[in-house]
Amino acid sequence: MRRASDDLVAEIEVRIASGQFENNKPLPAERDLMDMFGASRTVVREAISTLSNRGLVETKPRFRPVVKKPDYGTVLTATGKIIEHLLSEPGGVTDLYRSREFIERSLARHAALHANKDDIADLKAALEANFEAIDDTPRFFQTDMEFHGVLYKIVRNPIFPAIHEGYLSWLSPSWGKMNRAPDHNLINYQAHKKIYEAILARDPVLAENAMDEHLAVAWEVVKDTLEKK
Amino acid sequence: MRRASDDLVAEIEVRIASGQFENNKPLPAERDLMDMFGASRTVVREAISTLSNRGLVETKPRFRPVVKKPDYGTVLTATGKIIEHLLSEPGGVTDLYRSREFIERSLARHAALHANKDDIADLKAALEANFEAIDDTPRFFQTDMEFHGVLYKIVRNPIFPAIHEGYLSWLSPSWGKMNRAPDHNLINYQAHKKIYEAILARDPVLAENAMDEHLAVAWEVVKDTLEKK
DNA sequence: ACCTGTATTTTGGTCGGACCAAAACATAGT
DNA sequence: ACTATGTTTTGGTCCGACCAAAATACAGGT
Repeated sequence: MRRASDDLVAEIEVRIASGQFENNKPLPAERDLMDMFGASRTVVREAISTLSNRGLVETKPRFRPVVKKPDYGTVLTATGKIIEHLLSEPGGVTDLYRSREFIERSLARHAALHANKDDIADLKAALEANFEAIDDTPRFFQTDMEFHGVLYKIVRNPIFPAIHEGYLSWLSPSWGKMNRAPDHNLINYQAHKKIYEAILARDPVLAENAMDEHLAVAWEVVKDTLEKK
Repeated sequence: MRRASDDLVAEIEVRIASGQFENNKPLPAERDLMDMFGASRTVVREAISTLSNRGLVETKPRFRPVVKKPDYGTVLTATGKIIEHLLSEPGGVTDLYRSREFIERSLARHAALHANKDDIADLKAALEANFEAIDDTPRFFQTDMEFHGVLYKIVRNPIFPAIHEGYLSWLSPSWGKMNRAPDHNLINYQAHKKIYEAILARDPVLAENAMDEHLAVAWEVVKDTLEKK
């Protein structure tokens, strides 16, 4: 059996996909949707709630729901709450971090094999920005993320930057509060440099190992902060 | 401002986490929840709807919602609908398939480097089951998936089998209807064998390349079916 | 005409009650 | 003990109402 609201959800979805309900514009008022589809307000509201949780509309309480055509980022925000639960379980953060190690190790290898001139230039720029920020921990953190972000970009697949965003939003919340002294920054910078140089030298194994070591060291620093809670 | 239902969601979440609402058992009836939290039925239903979309309870129309402590599989079902939208966009399926290639290439490499005796035995068993099923296309399909599944298992991280499930549920729907003749099966089996042997020989590069070629060939066969629509 | 503060209307959030049909439960009959 | 039947519980839907905040219209001053 199917719920009336499910039908409504489907109908609104096609209108969003077809552009009849324009992207980034507010959805019609609930009472208008009632007329439009001949449904009760209960059903309309339930449908909007579902669409909101699906990420197709963005609802702020008391404001008109805004249509949002989904992208890979939408997936993250939609899963955020579930992931939070998983991370609070024992070993959850560790599993997530290990998966990140796996991915980024492979990314480093991939970059060493396939990065083009522009990629290398981006990487170099990110590395230099990273160096400039060694004495400015917040900014170092920023450039640190961006350096890794370049690697996610090199595969030229929009899924990967989204994954990067995911790791950041799920793993980094606690990092902000940590003491990341300049000497820690220096260590991380040197690790980045090693990775960059391995990629520049087109040495996939070296790049992979450099990344692996970098993340292992970083894990030792953050694991207590992260796995506590 | 916050909605009343959001508070209720939070309260129910803690009761699920604390086990007061037991896993795999039905949630209290809506009218009981009303009493329990002093909320109106509207709010209760809205909260249940949200929990359902979060994956913390499973609702079948007309049945009591069942409490489901989230696991990595939950994330998939929760994102399923959004992913569907993304896949219907031009290039969506291609991006997803390419990401799978990236992951499985790395998995093959990882297996060659780190598989233990048991892993090899599992892989061998999966390969043999695959061989047995060459003349039975549906069963071949099954054993095909399982062979790849072993690779996802070898990293010993619960996130990866979940990713595998995701790829299957998002990419395989159309495959079922395709004509996968026994000679196609044979080709795939031989590719699997090559991968297995590379892993057995502890040759990461060979394993990676074998996987890469396997998936590239498979893509040529399925891309038209998948990207159409 | 343009900006600004105020009155009016619209709209989302919440409530309570009601009805139906299906599910869950209880009961009687074999 | 098991099945068939009757009763109660419960989820899905609809309606009407009220409130407060947002959106809009309006009036007044510059």
